[in-house]
Amino acid sequence: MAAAPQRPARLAPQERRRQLLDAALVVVEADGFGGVSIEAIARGASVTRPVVYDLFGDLDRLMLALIERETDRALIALREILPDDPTGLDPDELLVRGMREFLEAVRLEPRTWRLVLLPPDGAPRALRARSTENRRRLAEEIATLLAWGLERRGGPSGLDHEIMARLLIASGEDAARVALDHPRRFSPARLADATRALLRLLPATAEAARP
Amino acid sequence: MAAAPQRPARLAPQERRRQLLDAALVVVEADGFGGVSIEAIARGASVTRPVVYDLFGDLDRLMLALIERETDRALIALREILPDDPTGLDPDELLVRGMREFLEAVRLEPRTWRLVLLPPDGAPRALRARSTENRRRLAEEIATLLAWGLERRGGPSGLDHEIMARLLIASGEDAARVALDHPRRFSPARLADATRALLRLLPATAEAARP
DNA sequence: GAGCGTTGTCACAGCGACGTAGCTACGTTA
DNA sequence: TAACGTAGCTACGTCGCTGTGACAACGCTC
Repeated sequence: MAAAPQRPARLAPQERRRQLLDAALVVVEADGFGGVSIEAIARGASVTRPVVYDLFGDLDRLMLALIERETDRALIALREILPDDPTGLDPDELLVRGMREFLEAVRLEPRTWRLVLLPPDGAPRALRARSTENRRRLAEEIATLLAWGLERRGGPSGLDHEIMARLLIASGEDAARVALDHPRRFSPARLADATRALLRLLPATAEAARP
Repeated sequence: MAAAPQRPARLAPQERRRQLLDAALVVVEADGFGGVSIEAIARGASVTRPVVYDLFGDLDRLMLALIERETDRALIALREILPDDPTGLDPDELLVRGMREFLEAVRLEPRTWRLVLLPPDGAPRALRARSTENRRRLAEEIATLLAWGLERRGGPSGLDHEIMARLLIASGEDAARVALDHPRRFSPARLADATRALLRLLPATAEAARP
């Protein structure tokens, strides 16, 4: 007997949108931005292309919606980790805990973070702007926290704050990538421990630095 | 009067290959791996597609040749910077000088390094393997040097060497990217100075670390 | 259970890139 | 200057993806 035409369940537009964005995310993860097409997304959701056109208009708007959703998810997760007001906290412990919680968040939503961490290379040009802007804002926040932490640790350190903030972010992103690629070998705990060991090496106050 | 058909100069195959790889490199820089096509490369070299097919067979082999050429260039530049035998050198000075020379090399051949530093996202799958392998080998070398440097600086440090090597590489790559994107604001000298300032913070020997 | 809005499909026209077969024109050599 | 080897081109068929307009099925309401 011939298989039934297998019509997909009728979904409310909101539901279908969600499902299509999920499908797009899977495509991006599998084939990068270059592999994304209306065709591929529709296939992934077991639906025909006109459905996608009805709900998103075109690929650009769909991808924009996807980036929007995923970067929002990521930023929300980060907001929960970064303290609004660090006053009274220990800067070293804050960094160690932040690193661990960040990597745990990454492990919880690997697809979201893989997309966010993808270098904006192949990404549609419109997306690069958004991605770059998000990073810039995040960098500012980190820079502020870093300045507070260094101050808290003991006076002027002679460090280039702008560069140190970048270094911190680059290290965090690299940690996230390695944690995504080799979750067993690089657990959040191990990476947090490494962070702690590094901080232990630093003198408690900048006055202790070599002349 | 109608413009002449503008036939391109007849080039020896070796020359034409070189020119086509240059054109491909430009395309990658402009549009990422996703923008690369036989069509685009041929256009960039003011030549028709069959020429490309004759010389490279297909896009994969062309891209493989390109990556080969560029990673070779990059690795050669790195070889000249990393010391074969660091015995007798000052580890801190070695790192600072290495950073500066590395960034100067990057500035000298921006296209090569931009390609090498592009995350392997959009890249053809075959290329990822090569890129990953190169990084692994480089990471091993850096790890060796790092172990030597830490030893030289004073006994066991409690650091996770594998992770510290990654951190060093991630920082170097980020420095290169920022130097490529904002050459005026982030000169090799500034980034080298930042490295030196950071090293100054570290106690001369691990014994000086806080308990 | 007839009517109707909504969800989804089919089918078609068009585009851009791929590969290839057959031809043209240039340069070298005799 | 005639012949030949080679660099390069034109032209064609194919493939996969894009949008869109006409049509079918579902399920809710009365």
